[in-house]
Amino acid sequence: MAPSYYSQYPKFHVAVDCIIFGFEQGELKVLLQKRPFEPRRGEWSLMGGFVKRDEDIDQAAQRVLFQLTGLHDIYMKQVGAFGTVSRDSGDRVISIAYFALLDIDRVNKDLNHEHSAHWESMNQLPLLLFDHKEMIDGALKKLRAMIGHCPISFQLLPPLFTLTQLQALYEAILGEKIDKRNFRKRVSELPFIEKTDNIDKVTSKRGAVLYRFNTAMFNQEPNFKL
Amino acid sequence: MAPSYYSQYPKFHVAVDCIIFGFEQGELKVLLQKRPFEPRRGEWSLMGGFVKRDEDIDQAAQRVLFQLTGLHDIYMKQVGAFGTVSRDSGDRVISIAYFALLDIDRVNKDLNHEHSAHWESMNQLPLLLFDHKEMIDGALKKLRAMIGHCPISFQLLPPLFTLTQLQALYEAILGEKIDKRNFRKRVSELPFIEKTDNIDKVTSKRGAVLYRFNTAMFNQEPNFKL
DNA sequence: TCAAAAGTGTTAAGTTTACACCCATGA
DNA sequence: TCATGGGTGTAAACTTAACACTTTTGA
Repeated sequence: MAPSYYSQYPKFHVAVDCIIFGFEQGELKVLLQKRPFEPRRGEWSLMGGFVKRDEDIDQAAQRVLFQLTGLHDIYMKQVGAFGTVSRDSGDRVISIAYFALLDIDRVNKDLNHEHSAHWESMNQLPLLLFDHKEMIDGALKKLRAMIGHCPISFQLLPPLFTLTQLQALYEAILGEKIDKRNFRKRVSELPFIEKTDNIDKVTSKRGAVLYRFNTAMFNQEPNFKL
Repeated sequence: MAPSYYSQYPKFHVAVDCIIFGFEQGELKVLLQKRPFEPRRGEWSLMGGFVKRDEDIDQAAQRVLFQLTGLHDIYMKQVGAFGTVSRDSGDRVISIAYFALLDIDRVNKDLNHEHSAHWESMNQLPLLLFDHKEMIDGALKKLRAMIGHCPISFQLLPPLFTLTQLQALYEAILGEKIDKRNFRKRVSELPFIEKTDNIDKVTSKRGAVLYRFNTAMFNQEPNFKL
């Protein structure tokens, strides 16, 4: 045991819980798992993990995300700390929630399977363990507040996407319909959303132009409003 | 020692740090203290404290605020958890930052003195311990994002205030000048900012009408934009 | 009498919203 | 040939921003 100036004060388990958002079939989804350990094994929960002794809390969130998806270096945003005394029935645990946005096609499905993780629609979430529903609500609120000014929502889409997809994504996140022409007008003024020569023929007969997010362009003018 | 499902996992000291904002002489201020214990005793820091075993983290923040100001039931908002491995040189501590807004006249000055606490202008902060500057930056960012939609800023003013004071407060928080006529026009449309019969003769020769925040009115129509 | 803060409306510019039809194609 | 999603422009309503002078009174 190393000496400490603070040894008279109590210590607590500290965990991170990850709200992993995806977008599929016009719906915003979250990756949930059947809790693999006691207490309350088998209940729906967020993927979480205890912080390690020599690990930043942000690193812990990245590690947990990696364990479940196989993805590294994903942008994660802290939602906040949840620390009521009895929030976890196993013991006192202070948990810090983070959210991430992923293209569902990029996640490693074997890892998902290993962890009994499933994508569930935000519109019909199952009952969740502890305060995990609150964490998701907090994450969604933060996400909604951010998408108008940060380009994070593109993380949810494949590298090439149609404007209809992009609009459906914004509608799913904001939970409201957007006027198609107004949406396209605003998008067309953003230099970092680039038309490509590719045409998507999967979702429509006529074919839709595919667009791409241009990071370099975004870095030149990182202020926008959508 | 109670049994625990999680006893194999490490535990950490968990603290709260409070960013206490006040408003005086047209400036936004923060209550800072000279750290009263080792390590780094005497350096400028936020007022903080370790979370207790049977205490919610929100309660811990309220307790620390009370110790320093003598005030109960103050609205506090969580800024977030700070948890890099070496943020505190005394030992590993995960700290959760909260901010509060207070009318400087209401705080107990003896308690401030006991804790070597002083109001420092946000425009010329001293060098702060650890990551406390980051915490303040995070709090200010959150505060700025909130004041357009939440009536929290009134906590910084005395019960009766002039429109010039209110405008100066908004300017201090947002860090930019606001047009006087536009500001007053918007305020006059808010039903919960009420004119009183009182006149303030302290800050101007002519005298300025004193206004008051009407909580009941606000609860009826809690949506606004300023 | 003058310095200092209080109070007061209008107009132009910009932004946001509402709205409906034709196009291309595969089934 | 028709059902499906793709694509396009304008006008009205609303919101925001810019702007300058008169009032009151204590020193």
